[in-house]
Amino acid sequence: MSEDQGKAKLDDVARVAGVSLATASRALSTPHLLKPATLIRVRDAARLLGYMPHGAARALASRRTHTIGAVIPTLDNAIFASSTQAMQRELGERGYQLLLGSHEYDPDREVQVTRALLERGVDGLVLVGTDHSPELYQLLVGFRSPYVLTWSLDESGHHHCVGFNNREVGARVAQYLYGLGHREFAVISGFTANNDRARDRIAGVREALIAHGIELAPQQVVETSFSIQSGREALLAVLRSAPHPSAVICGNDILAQGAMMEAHALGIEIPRALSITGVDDMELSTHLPPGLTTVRIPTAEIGRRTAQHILARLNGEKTEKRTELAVELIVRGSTAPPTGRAGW
Amino acid sequence: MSEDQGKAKLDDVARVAGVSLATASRALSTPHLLKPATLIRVRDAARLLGYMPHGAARALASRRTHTIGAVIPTLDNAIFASSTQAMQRELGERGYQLLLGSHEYDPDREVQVTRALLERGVDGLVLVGTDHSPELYQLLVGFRSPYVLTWSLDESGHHHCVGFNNREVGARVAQYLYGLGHREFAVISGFTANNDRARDRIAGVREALIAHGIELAPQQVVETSFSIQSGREALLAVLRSAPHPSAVICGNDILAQGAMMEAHALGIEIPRALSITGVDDMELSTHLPPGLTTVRIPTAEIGRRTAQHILARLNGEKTEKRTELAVELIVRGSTAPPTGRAGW
DNA sequence: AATAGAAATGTAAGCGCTTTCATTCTAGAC
DNA sequence: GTCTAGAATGAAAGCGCTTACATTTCTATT
Repeated sequence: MSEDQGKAKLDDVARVAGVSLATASRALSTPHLLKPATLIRVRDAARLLGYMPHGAARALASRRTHTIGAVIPTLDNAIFASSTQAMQRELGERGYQLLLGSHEYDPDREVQVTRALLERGVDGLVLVGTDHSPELYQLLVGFRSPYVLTWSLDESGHHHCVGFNNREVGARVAQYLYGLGHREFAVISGFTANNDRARDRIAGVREALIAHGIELAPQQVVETSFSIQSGREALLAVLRSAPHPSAVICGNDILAQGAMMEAHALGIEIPRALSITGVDDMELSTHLPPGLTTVRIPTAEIGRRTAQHILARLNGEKTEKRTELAVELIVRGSTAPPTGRAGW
Repeated sequence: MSEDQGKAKLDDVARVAGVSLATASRALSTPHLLKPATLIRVRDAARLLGYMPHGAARALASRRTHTIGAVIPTLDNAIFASSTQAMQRELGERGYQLLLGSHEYDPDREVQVTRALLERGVDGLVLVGTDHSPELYQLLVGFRSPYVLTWSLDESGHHHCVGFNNREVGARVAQYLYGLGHREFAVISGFTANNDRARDRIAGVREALIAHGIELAPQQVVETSFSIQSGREALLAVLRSAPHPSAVICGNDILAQGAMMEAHALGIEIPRALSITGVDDMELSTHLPPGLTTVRIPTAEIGRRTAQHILARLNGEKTEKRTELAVELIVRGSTAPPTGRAGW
């Protein structure tokens, strides 16, 4: 019997069960329409034959693939891995599968990958951020199924989104450091091209500081790639610039961790001689002495809520167009008042 | 025209181009069979109509989905994220998409997820490790397309695999530490249930040590979950046991990093008072002072080679059934001869 | 100019399922 | 028993494409 696995079709099941093809089909999709006895006969036949539904055929006939597409920058970034994992889990529990695409921050590849997913047929689509090429948005116009932008909030009001306020994230950190007494800042950020999250965080920092009359000069902001090594090098760069910063605001934890490591290597005492902050709150950030002050981003929750949002819309339920998730400043040992001012 | 995006079917394209449905179809799949002029007409018509192929229909008719399924434990583990990312990239470049499933080390969910992927219709399947439930293997019997086991080597010779020798990994580390003069060991491992990689690494350590007459007692091996926090706690546990180990062998870098952090917190000087090793060679391991001695696993290469392997088989090319990747011992600052013996 | 063979295109039969609509049962009301 | 609404089932028409196989159109020979 297992010889025929993957070969038996619904037709065969129907024959063995002594019912029509239609009834056999209903046993799969709308079992409540069957007389219990019939249902059992069909199920037994299916088991006997090792029947396995043919997804493409179902999709073609029903116009539903039970597949959700997600286009992310890269899984190599732990935060996207985390939210994707959470999303995949949530979807799996509801009978949906995740079709994945990544573009490594290349807008053209993003369009290409998205198109590929749409052609494969997805019932819903998940994108990261609001920064996309016009062609991408054009593609969305033709896509008559639910899609969501994640990790950011869409201010245009045109798109559904599940994210948080990246400006606020930057502002929060800057505000906090200013409150501690810092007046000289440097920012280490991921590349801002095609990355509204990174850009918004910097903008948030700028806004918060400008409110206190502090302006960030171009050389006080360095952009680099997403790695510990880059964070280390960026710290070096930032320390070379004048005036010397008393606080370094990093766009994410990885960069901040790199900066902390470099400071350690240089013998710069943290937080006494230099304050450092991150964004994300990765597990390591708690453990890396003296603990990284950071903003906690609910990465898993983004994935979970996104999945729920899409599924709700697929079920015709009403949903909020905009889901804003809360972020939280986590103060640890890497920040303190600047020594020059503290003066003890 | 963009009004109709997603609505136009190949039939419409054919009509507009003034060719038959078959010719239009060939323009998509076998363009070299068309007269150049015809090809252009069809392509223009397709562009004009905003034509987008219907994946399910293609799949149903051609028995090819251009989709590869991958079932992994979890993306939350950076090494799987890394190999998955590499695989997805390689597949994408060759016109294939990744359908993802994860099971979080639950064998039943693994079967379930795998079945879901098979039903969705995948042209190939990627699994992690050799430890799977009988039902899973049963499913593979019925699956008449290429599949690969990854991260491990299949010793039964029944399955194609792309991986490395986990026993050797364990042995290598143990051997090295023994050579440094260590005689008292402890092992911190991930849970070994349903995880042949973890089990093999420990087995490798055991074998290497037993060759020198050293036996690992049960209390010298602690299993825990995969996190920095767990690594820290495990170190504590291991230090409580007698005899006191002079070297702690960790099953992976995350655990080792946790152990290093805890040692640091306890004021245990590494490597003078305690040697620690990991496996994976994550980026952090270079940077975490004094640098983690570890075994480098080519995570991205596993993904890349796996993709190539599957695609090669789909194209009917001959492939090695078994691809063994090389691992490399990376010696950094976290290991040194035990103080007691070094005696300087 | 005639013609074989290759090249290009067309015809039509599915791929395996869902779903509408029609038909047959099944019960309860009388 | 008869009638009827509602439940259960069946018949059949696709879903949008691919791909044998048939047919037409070229191209190069003779």
